[in-house]
Amino acid sequence: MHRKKEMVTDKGEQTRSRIMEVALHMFRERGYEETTMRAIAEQAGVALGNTYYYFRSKEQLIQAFYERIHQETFAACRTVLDKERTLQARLLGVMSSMLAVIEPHHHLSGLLFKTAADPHSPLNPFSSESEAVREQSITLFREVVRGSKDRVPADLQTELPTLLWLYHMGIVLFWIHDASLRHARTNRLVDQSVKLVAKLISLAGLPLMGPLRKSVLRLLIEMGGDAEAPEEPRVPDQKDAKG
Amino acid sequence: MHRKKEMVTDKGEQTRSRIMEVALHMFRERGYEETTMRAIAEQAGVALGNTYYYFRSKEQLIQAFYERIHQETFAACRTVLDKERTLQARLLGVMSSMLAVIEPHHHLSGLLFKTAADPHSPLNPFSSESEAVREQSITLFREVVRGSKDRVPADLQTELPTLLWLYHMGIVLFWIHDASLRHARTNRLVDQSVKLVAKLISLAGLPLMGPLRKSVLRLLIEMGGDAEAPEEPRVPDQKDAKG
DNA sequence: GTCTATAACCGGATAGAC
DNA sequence: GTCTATCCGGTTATAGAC
Repeated sequence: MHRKKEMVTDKGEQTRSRIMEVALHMFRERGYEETTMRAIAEQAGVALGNTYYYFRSKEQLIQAFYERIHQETFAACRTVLDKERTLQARLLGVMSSMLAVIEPHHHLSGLLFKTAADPHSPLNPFSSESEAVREQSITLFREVVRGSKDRVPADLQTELPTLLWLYHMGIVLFWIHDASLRHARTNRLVDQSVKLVAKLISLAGLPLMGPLRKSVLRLLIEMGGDAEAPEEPRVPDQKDAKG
Repeated sequence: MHRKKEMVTDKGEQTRSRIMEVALHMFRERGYEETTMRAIAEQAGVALGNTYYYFRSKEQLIQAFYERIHQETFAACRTVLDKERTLQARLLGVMSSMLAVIEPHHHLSGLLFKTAADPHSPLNPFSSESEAVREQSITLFREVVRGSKDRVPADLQTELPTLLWLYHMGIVLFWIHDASLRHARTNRLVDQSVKLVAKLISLAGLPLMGPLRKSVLRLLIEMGGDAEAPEEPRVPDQKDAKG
């Protein structure tokens, strides 16, 4: 097996990771806008054009950061999920772990979020490009539910992970805008809202709640089902004709 | 009273609005990124630098667009609120009106949202800069509640407008990512979720729901209270020393 | 084919003359 | 209040070295 496609590696891979490290470091130190591609290149000891050989754009360097964060979060959650057995504790653990991981990156996360908010960005959490990552995250919440000894109505059980994922997105949104010292507000919010969520879930099992629960779930399923199937016919692209 | 501060006007004001009209028009026709400041200037018959005399940045031209949309929405809602008397109908009317107003501006709205997501943007709906607009919006929802003949628990009544405002933000978020034909999905979502919200509100009055409702409200109040008070001491700015 | 370097280009933003 | 001339930084084109 003489690798062909993968001949990239070695020196190339080293250069690549060097650029990324430098970029991440400089982003943290001086902020994103203040860090120029030229500075990154210089600091990494390569020519400007070269950084573009490895990273299609400055934005993509953030994406690399995002993936790193994502992995770290998973690792941190692992510990919690191996230990806790109640839904509330598991959820709290996952949320706290995540917040702990992103804590040192508040500024950069704001940026990330901004890019992610663009419907056309590959980082957008609802886009098809990020489906893999999204699935992974939802699976994490699936495990939160599955591994707990709490009782959850069967129909809710299927959709609950998605709901928790949405909940977690809301918390991140709050965190990004949280200017309080060490994001104390967010931590309080998590502590209290997790309790609330747990309470809500247990209430959902009451017989009285059946119809309401069913409406919510029906709506969720209908909307979530193929949210990304572009029913809108693609308009022929003007630009293609020009090139 | 010989106006001094306001001597801006006349020719200036004309130029200003000409630039804005041209910009909005071009944004709609060719998209934001594809419209250059140079093109706007040319089309408006002024020099590039001059557009910057009136608008501090390209982004600020979007802000102008935002304000226009905002006003249109209010006007559209007025009609509905004068007519409908049930909470559900009023809420549905407001949501539908808003969607109708923004419907032709899907592309631009995505952009707007992206900028708005930036915690540092003045457009950010949670920022102090946009407090006025936010208050205005919440007041709209306050009127939705107040003008209805439905019964709402007193404690909930105070916070409900804020909750509805958050709900409406969620809908907008969904709409921005909705690629379905004429955003049919979003319309369905609104139809159904409005019913759900109405049901939820009436359920909130049940005696059983008292404690739960109280927890939710307590949390909401605590978090909403002074969300923007920056408890974090401002770090001395390195850049200042350099200049 | 993998990688590096140099010189542009392009468009947002600013300075400063008039 | 309007212009011209520049800056600045992300991005691309291109030429060639390994």
